[in-house]
Amino acid sequence: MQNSEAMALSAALLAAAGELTQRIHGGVVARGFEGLRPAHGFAFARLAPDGATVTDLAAHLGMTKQAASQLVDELVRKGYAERRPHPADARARLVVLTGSGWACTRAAEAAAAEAVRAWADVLGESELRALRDRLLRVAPNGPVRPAW
Amino acid sequence: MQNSEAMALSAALLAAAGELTQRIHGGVVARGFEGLRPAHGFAFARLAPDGATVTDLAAHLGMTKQAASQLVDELVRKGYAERRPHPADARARLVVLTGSGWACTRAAEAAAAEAVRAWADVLGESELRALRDRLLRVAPNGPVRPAW
DNA sequence: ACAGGGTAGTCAAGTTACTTGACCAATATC
DNA sequence: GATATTGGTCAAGTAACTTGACTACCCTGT
Repeated sequence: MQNSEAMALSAALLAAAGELTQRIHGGVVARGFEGLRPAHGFAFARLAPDGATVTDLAAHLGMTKQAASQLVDELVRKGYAERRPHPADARARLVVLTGSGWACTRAAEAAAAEAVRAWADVLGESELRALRDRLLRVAPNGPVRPAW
Repeated sequence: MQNSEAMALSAALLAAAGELTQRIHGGVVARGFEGLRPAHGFAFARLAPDGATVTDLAAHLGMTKQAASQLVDELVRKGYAERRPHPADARARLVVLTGSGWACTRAAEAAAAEAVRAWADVLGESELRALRDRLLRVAPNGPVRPAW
């Protein structure tokens, strides 16, 4: 693939990612969850299954644990998460989503589905699946974090 | 497309974009251009063809013109760009890349081509072109800017 | 031709999301 | 049981932005 083609691919990928991020964020706001930035979404994604420690979260988001702790402070203050004692380590604290946090997560999923549906209207279902499959092969286990 | 599939697509897209951004940035640093952040790359992309005004740049990057002006200050201080009088408007100033700025732009293109080649090894050339074409149809004219 | 409003850019100050550094408590290692 | 390591927080500093105020210049209409 030529240099210019690589740039076209890069630009399109970054543009699509930026648009998707904004649509998800906009959809979350439209559903009544305010005071959140896109970065919080990446934190929610890590907290969602079973909770996580601050250190886990910091590694996932690519920031210091102090910064992650401040972010958790903010989520706690706004009622989206809470700190619980860790069942197996008295030093650690397990950060878990509250009911409001789960509702926000579902809102983000709905917003993402909405954005993807707009793409389905352009590409069609089968092309969209092909796009997804190729992206999954290219970036299989990537930490989804704000990289720039 | 189901909700979970939409989330898988979103995660893969964001992971791929994050990885690409980091690889480009890493490649630029590896080629000896320091003191630059990924955001500067988006500025370079706008300045590259014929230069741009600070206001143009601000719109392209999705920030205030004051912030764009500060960013230009930084690029000027580091020797990547310079402010020239605008040929048609005495209020405006045309920000253009210096030789060093062009060299950095070429380094970024080379790094992007390198990252894309790694994907070509996984997908193959034809699949990669298909990926590029689908992304171009989904995000045709997007402003490539740091969105989160 | 010049008055009024809009636009390009900068200066100054404030905000915020991070950082580095120091520290304590609990845990693993030997 | 001494020692080093890990999880977390407190405190202070930094850097990339923001909002607000201002000047210089352009454009239109009468």
